[in-house]
Amino acid sequence: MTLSTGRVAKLAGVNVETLRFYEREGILPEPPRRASGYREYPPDTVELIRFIKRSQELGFSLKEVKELLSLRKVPRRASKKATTLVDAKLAEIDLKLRDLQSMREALESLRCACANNSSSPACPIIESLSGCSESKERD
Amino acid sequence: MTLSTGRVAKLAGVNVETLRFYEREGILPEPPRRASGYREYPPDTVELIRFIKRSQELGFSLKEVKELLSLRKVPRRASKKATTLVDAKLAEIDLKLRDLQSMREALESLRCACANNSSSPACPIIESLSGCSESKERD
DNA sequence: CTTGACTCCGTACCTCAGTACGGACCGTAG
DNA sequence: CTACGGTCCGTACTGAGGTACGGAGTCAAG
Repeated sequence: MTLSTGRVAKLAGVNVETLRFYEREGILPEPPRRASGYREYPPDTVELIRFIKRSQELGFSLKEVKELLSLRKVPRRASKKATTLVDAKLAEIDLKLRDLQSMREALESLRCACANNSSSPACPIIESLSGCSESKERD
Repeated sequence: MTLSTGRVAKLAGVNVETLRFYEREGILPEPPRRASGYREYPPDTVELIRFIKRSQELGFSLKEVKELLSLRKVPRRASKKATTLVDAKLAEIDLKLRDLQSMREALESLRCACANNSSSPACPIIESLSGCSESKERD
């Protein structure tokens, strides 16, 4: 069974126009069409779009999402290049994980500080992410 | 010792204009000025800006960053409201952590799949984030 | 006291990620 | 067969988050 644009959009919680936009941008593959020109999406498109949206909320740009998605279809006999790319993404994710974790701890400790109204000197939140995490030079 | 706009910008790795922009948006507090009108930033401004940039890379909007920052200055005798807000942010972060973690695992297993070129059925990446994580209704 | 770098301000402009519009065509329930 | 809603397309617009510009004032080294 296939899905119409409207169906996909509703199920994935996005605007119909967004599907066309993603298609234009090459993020969503062009689906087959009926004779009339209507798109017929495979049902897993819904998951795909949810993945995209969620990735964005984790701070990945559409360009980066595209990269992530491209990792799916690396030929089974792994090219060195593909593995390298995966490793790069893993490093990126690990960095995010570390930062989120320390932000989490800061927030947690903040809540404790609220409970016992001691005179803690400086707020830990900023400190949590202030390390020059080097991340990557934005081009 | 205080810092000029140029100094702060360079140390934090942002454009000078960005500082003015943040100030206008109420994200950066207005610094004291010299008689000439020149801004004099306290040195910890650099950390503050790094925090902002890093938070953005973790998927927080400037509005959300503002909220995070507002958590610093809750009066020591915790208002219920403040604690609630902290808890909300903690939940948000936990969700991100979980998603990032499962994305990480998917990527990891993908790399393994590359190593042994077995006929793994479907790519795990999308699956990793496809759960209707409910997150929060965007207004 | 000049010169060159820095800073001020307002305004205009830019990219990214969509959203909206409008006129034409399609599909189906009545 | 006709409504009426869904879909098509190209193009224009929007909002967030900056970035750039230009003219005027400021600072410090020579």
